[in-house]
Amino acid sequence: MTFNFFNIFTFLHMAKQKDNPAENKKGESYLTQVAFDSVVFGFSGEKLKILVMEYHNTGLFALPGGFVGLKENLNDAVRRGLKERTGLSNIYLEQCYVFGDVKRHQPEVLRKIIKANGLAADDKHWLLDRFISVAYYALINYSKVKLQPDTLSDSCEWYALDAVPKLMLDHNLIVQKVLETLRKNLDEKLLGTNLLPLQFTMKQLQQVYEAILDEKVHRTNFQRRMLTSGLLIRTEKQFLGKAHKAPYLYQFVK
Amino acid sequence: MTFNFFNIFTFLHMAKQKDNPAENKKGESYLTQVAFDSVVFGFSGEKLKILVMEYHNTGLFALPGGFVGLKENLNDAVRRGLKERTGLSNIYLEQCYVFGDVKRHQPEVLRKIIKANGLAADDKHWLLDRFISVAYYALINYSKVKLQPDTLSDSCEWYALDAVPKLMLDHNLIVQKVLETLRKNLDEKLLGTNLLPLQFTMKQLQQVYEAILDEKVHRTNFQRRMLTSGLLIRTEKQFLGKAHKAPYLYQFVK
DNA sequence: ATTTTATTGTCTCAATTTGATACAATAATA
DNA sequence: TATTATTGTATCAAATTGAGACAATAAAAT
Repeated sequence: MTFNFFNIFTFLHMAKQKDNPAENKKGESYLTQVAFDSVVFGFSGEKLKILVMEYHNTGLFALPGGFVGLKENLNDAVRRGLKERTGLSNIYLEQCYVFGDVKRHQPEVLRKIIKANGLAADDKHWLLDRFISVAYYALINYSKVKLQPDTLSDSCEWYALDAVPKLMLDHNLIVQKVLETLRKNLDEKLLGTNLLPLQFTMKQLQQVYEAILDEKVHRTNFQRRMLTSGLLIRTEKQFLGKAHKAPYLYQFVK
Repeated sequence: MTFNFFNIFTFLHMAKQKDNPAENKKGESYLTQVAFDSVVFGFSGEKLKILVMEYHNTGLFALPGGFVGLKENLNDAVRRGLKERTGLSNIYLEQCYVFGDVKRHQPEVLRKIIKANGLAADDKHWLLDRFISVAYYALINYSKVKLQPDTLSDSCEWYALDAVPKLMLDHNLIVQKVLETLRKNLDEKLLGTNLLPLQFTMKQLQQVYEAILDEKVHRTNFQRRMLTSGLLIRTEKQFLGKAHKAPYLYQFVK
């Protein structure tokens, strides 16, 4: 079983039942009471999708998340987790919000996971403690992602935004908050950069915007806005194959 | 000595040297490795000011911050801290960013504070552990603040933004990050609401904007923008006393 | 009592941006 | 060769923004 940071089960197996536990094979430890969850966006089939984990034998779905090494930067921990799930480095990553309410502490949910994995759900287990979770969002190139094959205890799959299942704890709330933040940042951060391949048509870019905003945008005015922004350059290559005028391919200026 | 959440010394006196310490007089405990720091803005004398703490006998300055009770929402903990420092409830408060780098862990700084307070700086002390800190900013009505009188160990004072001293750890960085966020949110959040008294002149509002943005804005265009926003109503009262046409007083719509 | 001073509120007008539509160009298909 | 679906560009009115002109006026200066 490879060590996978997003996998609570891995932690369960490794963790010693101590006050400050969670030692891995190298004897490293992790911050207690601090976790992170990430909403990983990809764009495919004209739809915006996110990565959702499923804990086998529990019916529980969750956002991919993890814990922070004692000698590890918070942001680095999130990148490490994303790397292990998607195989990608250099991911566009943004902090969004810290979820720190008491009511998000639901030890019975974690206990369910622990039991489903055949482990003793000791009441003192550190995973049953209250956690504060830092929510992140990532924008990645869907086509470059190589999802890790299922482990015994969990798997990770893409879900269209309008088909995300009920997630455990407050994870659906996290998705909502992340979406709001993403929409708010849509213009200032040159998004699309990270959700599309290097070269793309104007229509594809428009579809990304429409998927994120969840509303139609005016085609020619959108085109004008993108072209005058100076963020795009037009390549001479054209995308052929359809029964109409061939669109140019564009790419973002580095 | 009253119990003051912003005061690390209070913690020092109360804390027991255990793994999960920080019990207060009521026997409550606090989350370990999670802290918060707040940048509290007020507006006075045409300048934007923030609250800065000074630890006596150390030469150390810091942002007011604190810790989160085990049964307390993160946001509530910050409000509690602000209430104790300023006497105000119903404060405009926003999360900004989580500072989670390893290099912000500088136990020697905390050790200096502990020693200056005449306590044993036990290497195992929980305050010497690494903390992740959630940065908040608050906008308050300067004139309504009643700063708590100095305690033996610390005090809290207003500093103009261009005169903030060197702060301990990464607190100057936190101020920078908060300022960026504040500027970015200036338009969508109807700021000024919280930094000015109930009624104010257009000039005062303009000065708030100029102080936050750190640049001049065009007077008549600013006036037009504010008036057409629908966020302001003009009261009939006029502000007299200066040798020129008396300005109207305005207030925000509830 | 009158003039001066500093600032306020309103107006104007050009420049820019935005919204909506028209239309020519064209790769593949019929 | 004509048709179809879509792309890129142009156009024009409407709305917004930037810069300045100017009359109004409370208090101070004369």
